[in-house]
Amino acid sequence: MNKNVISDAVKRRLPRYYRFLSVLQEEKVERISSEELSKRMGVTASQIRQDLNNFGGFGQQGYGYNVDKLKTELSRILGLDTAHNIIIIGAGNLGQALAKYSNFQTRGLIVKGIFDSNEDLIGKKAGELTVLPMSALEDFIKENDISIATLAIPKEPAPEVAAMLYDYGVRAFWNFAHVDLDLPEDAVSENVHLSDSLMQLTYWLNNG
Amino acid sequence: MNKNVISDAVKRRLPRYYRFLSVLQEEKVERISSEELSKRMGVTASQIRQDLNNFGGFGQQGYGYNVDKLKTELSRILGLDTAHNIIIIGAGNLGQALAKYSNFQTRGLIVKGIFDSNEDLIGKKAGELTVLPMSALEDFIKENDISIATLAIPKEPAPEVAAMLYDYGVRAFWNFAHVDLDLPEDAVSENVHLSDSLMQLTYWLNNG
DNA sequence: AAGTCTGTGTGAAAAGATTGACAAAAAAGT
DNA sequence: ACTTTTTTGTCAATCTTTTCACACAGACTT
Repeated sequence: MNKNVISDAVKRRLPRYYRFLSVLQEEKVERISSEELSKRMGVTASQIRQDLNNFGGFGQQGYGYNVDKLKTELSRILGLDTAHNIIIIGAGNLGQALAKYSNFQTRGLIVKGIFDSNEDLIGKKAGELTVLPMSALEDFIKENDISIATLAIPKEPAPEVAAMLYDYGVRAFWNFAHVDLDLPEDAVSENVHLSDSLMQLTYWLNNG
Repeated sequence: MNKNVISDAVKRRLPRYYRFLSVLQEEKVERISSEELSKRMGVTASQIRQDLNNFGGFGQQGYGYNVDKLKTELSRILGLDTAHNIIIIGAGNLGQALAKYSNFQTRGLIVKGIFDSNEDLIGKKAGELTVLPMSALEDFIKENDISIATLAIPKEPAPEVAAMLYDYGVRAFWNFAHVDLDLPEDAVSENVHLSDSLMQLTYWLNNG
């Protein structure tokens, strides 16, 4: 699809563009120049143009970018135009909070199931879902075309659980466990290390 | 404290070093060379040496780094040797999950209070804490020496709430609201934009 | 106690990312 | 219709980050 490789720095900025475009859309803004967008976003106009151009020329000289069109393009690039089925592993505090967090649905992301190894939690409700046992995983993944697994479990079992999920066909992992997963080449994990993030603040408080 | 400015790239790697050192400590490893650590962490030995050297020479030629000593140094650099009091704004799914998440305590971070504007939630228990009304914020912050505010609220009220907290003296914000906060120079926010993070996976599923 | 070898600290080179500048295209104005 | 203004796409320059290479400090061996 893309001739040249897209750098990680660019990829990580895409959701932010998408977010600002959503706001513009809500404000009924029809078109925007990279210059004006740069003021809103606090980045250089040059960076915006360069970033977007990685994926094709979505703008027009003397006009700028059409908000609707650009948002649609970003949707497509970010894979938000296709539905993706998700499962959550771990029905603890975080797993349950994620299961109840409905914002995902709006972006074509559907939480299909939540699983836990703790007998006491199995059968309990988590939002609209019922917590299922880990033994049900394999069949569930195959029957529901699951593409993303959310790991909301402690660090100790995480590598093993991820390996198991990989065997069952899952290739994308949203990892909240405080450990780095070592996955095969054809899989990917996106880490959300909450305490790492919080440490940026304690660092700043100390050295800021 | 530091003569030269530390780049953001380095700062963001520090918690990861800290994490690997904790694991080494659990494994009773006494010393480690940058070379060996680099193999474990999947980064270059050179980068490790350069990163650590930003803060002073913690290693010794022919010996490597003493695990305990280096971890202590990183603790200090990351501000984990000082206690920090935290409040959580928003007692919804995420706010409650964070309140119950006890891992913070182990790093000198103490969740002192949780607040919500929703009358129905006020007075309810969230872990060991009782949800307090927003009207109690000002006094609470002053009485409890709060240095970090966690924003687990929707994007709409977030900027206003942050501004209010700033007025009450809070300077560090852990922001889960899906919006970028525009804070004064002497404040800082660390964003945890969950949907942005998840989009890295949908991007990969589409273009990977 | 001398010699060997490991592994840091560091300056320099390479790679990567961001910014600046401008030609060319389109829109707006006259 | 022609000119001026706007604003992109893109190349070059700059800035940042990462990697390389090596002198030599100091631990370990015999």
